[in-house]
Amino acid sequence: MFEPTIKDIAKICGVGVSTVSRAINNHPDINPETKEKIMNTIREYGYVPNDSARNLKRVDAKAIAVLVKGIANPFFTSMIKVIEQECKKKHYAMELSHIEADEDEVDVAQKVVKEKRLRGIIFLGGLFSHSEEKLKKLSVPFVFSTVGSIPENISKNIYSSISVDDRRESARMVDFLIRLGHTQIAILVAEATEESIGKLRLEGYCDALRAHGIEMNHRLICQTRNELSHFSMENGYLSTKKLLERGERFTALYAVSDALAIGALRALHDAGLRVPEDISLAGFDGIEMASYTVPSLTTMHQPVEEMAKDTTRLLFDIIAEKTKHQHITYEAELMIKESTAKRS
Amino acid sequence: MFEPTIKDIAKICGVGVSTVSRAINNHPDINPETKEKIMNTIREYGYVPNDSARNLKRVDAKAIAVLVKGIANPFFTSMIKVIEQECKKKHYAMELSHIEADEDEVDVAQKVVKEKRLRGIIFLGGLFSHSEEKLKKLSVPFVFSTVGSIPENISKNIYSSISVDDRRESARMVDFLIRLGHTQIAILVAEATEESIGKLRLEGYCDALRAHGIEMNHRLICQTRNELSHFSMENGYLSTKKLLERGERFTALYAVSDALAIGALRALHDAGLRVPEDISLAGFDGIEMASYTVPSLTTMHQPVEEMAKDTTRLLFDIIAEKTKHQHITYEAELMIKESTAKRS
DNA sequence: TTGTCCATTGGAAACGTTACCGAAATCGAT
DNA sequence: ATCGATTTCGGTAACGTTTCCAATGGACAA
Repeated sequence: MFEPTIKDIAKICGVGVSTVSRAINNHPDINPETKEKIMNTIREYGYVPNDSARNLKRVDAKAIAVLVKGIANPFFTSMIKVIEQECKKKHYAMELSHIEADEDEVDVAQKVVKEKRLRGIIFLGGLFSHSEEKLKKLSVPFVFSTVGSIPENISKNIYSSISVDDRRESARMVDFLIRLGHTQIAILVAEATEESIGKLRLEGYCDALRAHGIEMNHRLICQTRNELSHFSMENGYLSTKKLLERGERFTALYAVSDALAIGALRALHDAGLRVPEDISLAGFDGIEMASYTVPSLTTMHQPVEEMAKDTTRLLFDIIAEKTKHQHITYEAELMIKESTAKRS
Repeated sequence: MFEPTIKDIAKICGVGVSTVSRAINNHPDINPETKEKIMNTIREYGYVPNDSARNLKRVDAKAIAVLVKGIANPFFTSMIKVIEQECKKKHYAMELSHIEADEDEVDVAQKVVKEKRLRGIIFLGGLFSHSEEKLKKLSVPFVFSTVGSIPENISKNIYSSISVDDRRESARMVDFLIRLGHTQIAILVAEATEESIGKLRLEGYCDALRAHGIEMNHRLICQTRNELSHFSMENGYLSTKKLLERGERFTALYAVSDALAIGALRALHDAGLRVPEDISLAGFDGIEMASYTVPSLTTMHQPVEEMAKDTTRLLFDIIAEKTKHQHITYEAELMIKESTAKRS
């Protein structure tokens, strides 16, 4: 199979390679007729420019990377989909890469950036606890989207962040449960290490209890660690089962992610407990699935679409130096569904 | 920020670039000591080889593409995850790309292959109705995984395929429902155009009815088309609602994918119908979520893990010319759960 | 006519790597 | 000591593009 290169096209058209290049890249300094002729032969011979050669020559590739920690969470799947759409619009390539639980996200980022000459990075999920100097080594702009809190001692000028105020919104959810009359509220946190999202949401839980003068019962905090994926349905199922087997008493269960809540729902059902009659159940994230469970799930809905779009646009703007680093916080929406009820 | 190249490393070590290249690529013709020294400076200076330059020089990039049609289906998400793992093991890069509903998969494939110099392609989902000559233009090997049936007139020697026997397994599911005493079985098919998977599963449905001498009622075949994503929960929900509003009578509902079934479950619940007491519900795919619904979903479980692994390995083997094209069919497993019951 | 300017173009040097080819050095064996 | 074989290495030509820079030609003003 003959694969034409730019030289072949040039030869066929009887022009120089630079002219063909100009035609391909919409350069202004070219005669419309010549361009027309070149584009025709390109179509005819099915010529497609070699990406590697382009990226090699260009100072920077038209591409960004999305590094996800914990792809299992459907919330991220939604975000990625939107990010990809945005990238396509801007004719940017998107390099998607998972970060294993034991990998350091910044190390991975550094490697990817150098390998592929990317122009920017989006970190999705995971937590963050890196030194400023390490961050600075990342020679391209990056934005943290929906990651845990970032240590105060890192200058806000060297990175962007996008997320809801996890701690506050979490507190709102718990506050809602308390106002329904619940005082014994169990919480499902997959992992609450360091500055993870789970930790933030757990803190929100504590805030709300404290605000209402409810004494915290440590045995109602369920942190069963699942090595594989923190925010999985399976983890929610197993954790809840363990909680019930321990014989803890509670009238409401708050899972810090919808996936966990869905697993919890099943576990409660298996134990013969009715939701919401016996136990109220609440989640967090607002994934599509939450509307389809029976009973449907009360949850804190994060504006995924908006967040993903803003994440991408912000990164592009920073790359184009149209703006400096920003830190955007979104409002989550409390979606009251069937899984929660007044304490009977 | 200084970004060292292979030349810089060579200069620092006082060796030639080819020696550094040999060190990086584990070539045999190199003194272990030299290699050691080079690797140390590489680590010290944080050198990472430029991927574009590598791929440009190498005849073929160490990369394959995965082209998915209908990423919404969680079944594909699982497959992709496994495929990615397999690629990592073989040190292959994986280029993931969605195919929009209106795009031609082979055209996209052709473009991607040329652009990135890939060694192979995995087609995931979608349907297939292309001419043999067009397929032949694809200069790299490819395997169809879980796509609809492929026209008979295309030589089986130019492509590989991996899937369950959708028609047969679908018939098995319906047969199971019939044996439970159901005769009025509605079916939810998202799209049944051309040679799609939906069509195949619908044919299986017809086969089973015919085998049992049950007359088909066309009004029980629900093909509501959703422009966005065929196998979505929303589509299942809306279709079922429409079916109920039309006042059709049926005692069992068979959705050709679990996502559809989950939407259906919710719609049935909203209509005050109990599953399985009033209506038996069955799905297809065997996604994780099917185990967590209440009631849990009777479904045909496809061996995702195995299929994804085999898909990847098969492609690698074909690339390495260790084998010719193959066509593998898997057994699905009928998972009987709570959502189906004997007709009362 | 002559000179200037603009619009188009072609040539060639990079970009960073790998692969080939040949050279140097080391080593046994005769 | 000589010679071939083996190990280890360096130089250099690609890979396919983009981007400079210079060149060509025509149009236009002086």
